[in-house]
Amino acid sequence: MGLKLYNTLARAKEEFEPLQGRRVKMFVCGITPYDHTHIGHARTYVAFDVIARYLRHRGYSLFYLQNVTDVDDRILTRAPEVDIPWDDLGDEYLADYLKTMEALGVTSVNLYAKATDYIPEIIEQVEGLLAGDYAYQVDGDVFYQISSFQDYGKLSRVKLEKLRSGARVEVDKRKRNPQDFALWKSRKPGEPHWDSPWGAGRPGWHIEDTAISVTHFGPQYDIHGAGNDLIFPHHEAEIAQAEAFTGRKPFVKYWMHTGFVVIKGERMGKSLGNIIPVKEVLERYDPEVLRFFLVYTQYRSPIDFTYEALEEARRAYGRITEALERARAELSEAREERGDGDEELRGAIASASSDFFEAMDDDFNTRDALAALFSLTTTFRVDLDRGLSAGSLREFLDAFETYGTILGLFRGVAAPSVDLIDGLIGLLLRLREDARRGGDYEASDRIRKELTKLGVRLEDTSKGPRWRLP
RNA sequence: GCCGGGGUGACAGAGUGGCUCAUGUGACCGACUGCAGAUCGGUUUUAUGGGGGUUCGAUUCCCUCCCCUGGCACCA
Repeated sequence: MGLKLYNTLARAKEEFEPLQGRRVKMFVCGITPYDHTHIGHARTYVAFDVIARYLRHRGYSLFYLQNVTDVDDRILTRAPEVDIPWDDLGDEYLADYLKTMEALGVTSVNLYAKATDYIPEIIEQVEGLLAGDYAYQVDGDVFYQISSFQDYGKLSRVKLEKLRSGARVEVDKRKRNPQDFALWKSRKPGEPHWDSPWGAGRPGWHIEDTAISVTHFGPQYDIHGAGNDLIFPHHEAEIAQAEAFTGRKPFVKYWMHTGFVVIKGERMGKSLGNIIPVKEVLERYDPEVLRFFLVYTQYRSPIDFTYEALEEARRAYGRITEALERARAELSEAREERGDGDEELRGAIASASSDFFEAMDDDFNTRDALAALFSLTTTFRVDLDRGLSAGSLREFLDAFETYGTILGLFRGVAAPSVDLIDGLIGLLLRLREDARRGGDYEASDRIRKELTKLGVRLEDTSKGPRWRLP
């Protein structure tokens, strides 16, 4: 059974065959750090995190590269507004992004590459494009001449003559064609700049991705991903740049795009003022619940974000984690001899795993994969009442360990947090104090004795009870 | 205008040319229960936007219409 993925270039699911054996190179367009990380970012990067984890689970040796657009119009516009140097602003929001990703369990990225660390490579590509007559210089600016690239539009399937130029952005009059895009922008007062053969300036938006990816991956690689808003013009521009610069095509074998997060059916956007920062969600919900909510929908489908939907996800997720907690609790007291539910549970684990991997193989269908896990937990609960041996409980938990590693979920179930232990023991101590004050020394001694049996040492001091673990 | 994505039960959301059933949430009934919660069983449920075609058979394939939604030059 092979792994299939939806390739935007083909507008169809294709069998996944890496260019080089089992080695896979994946590039995903990262963020422009100029504001808080929002749930749209979370969606896309959690989706690719699952994809990366699954590819690795499938035995591929994956290098996952993500860029960071740390010099860009939006940063340069924002910085003076908040009166912070542009590079500090970028650092601040990059840190915010990385922290958010950590909270969400996004651990699969091998390298975050900042655009400003690749200025020489960017200049080299612009020079190459000028030399090949794919670009032209006007004053200190360099533009890509799209009429020189025959394949322009092959990813997005746009026809140049059908475009409404300037629908949202003013067209620079110096361009030979309104669709031409900037490779290099000349220095403007107060803006950061680097020396180049065309004078001081900074890179255009699209060129950093090709400079970074060609530097690390060479002229061709396997997977390029991003939100579907970047298909046009960004990815179209990347293809034009890379294929013209290297002379090799296709630049990327599989293009993968995530669906958008929408709010009440509408796209999330600055202009609509309906952007939801991840920070805001995490004030109310566990990061793992947010991750589950995102994984609960297949990566290409749009997600309508509402707190009601998040609440539903929380309940649904609780159904699984509750079962896992129960299994873990039962395991500590379970016996090795066979239980009446063993056979059925083992069969259910096998068929759930088969369904799970089949769903994941089909373009990473996490929704369908999760359906198999929900069914498995229901069977588990029924079988638990019939009786389960320690062996089958372990098999059940091991299976979820595997699913959890792939989906980046069920992490909190593995070990109770320090905070929780702290709270629980604190609660027992307060109950014991109440008992002591009420003269019920039988109860208070029993609490101390039981805690001691669990390895919690308890000492009464003049400042109240103190406890420590062995 | 051009290029995309999508309409499935009360809601969210998979899959499938025929098969008992996606899955989850909600509501209701029953079981369990000191209370609460969790859980189990059942119901809501003859679910596939309208019309036409292909077919023995269409939710699935084709045509058409309607509706929602994204992109159209610096947005994950």
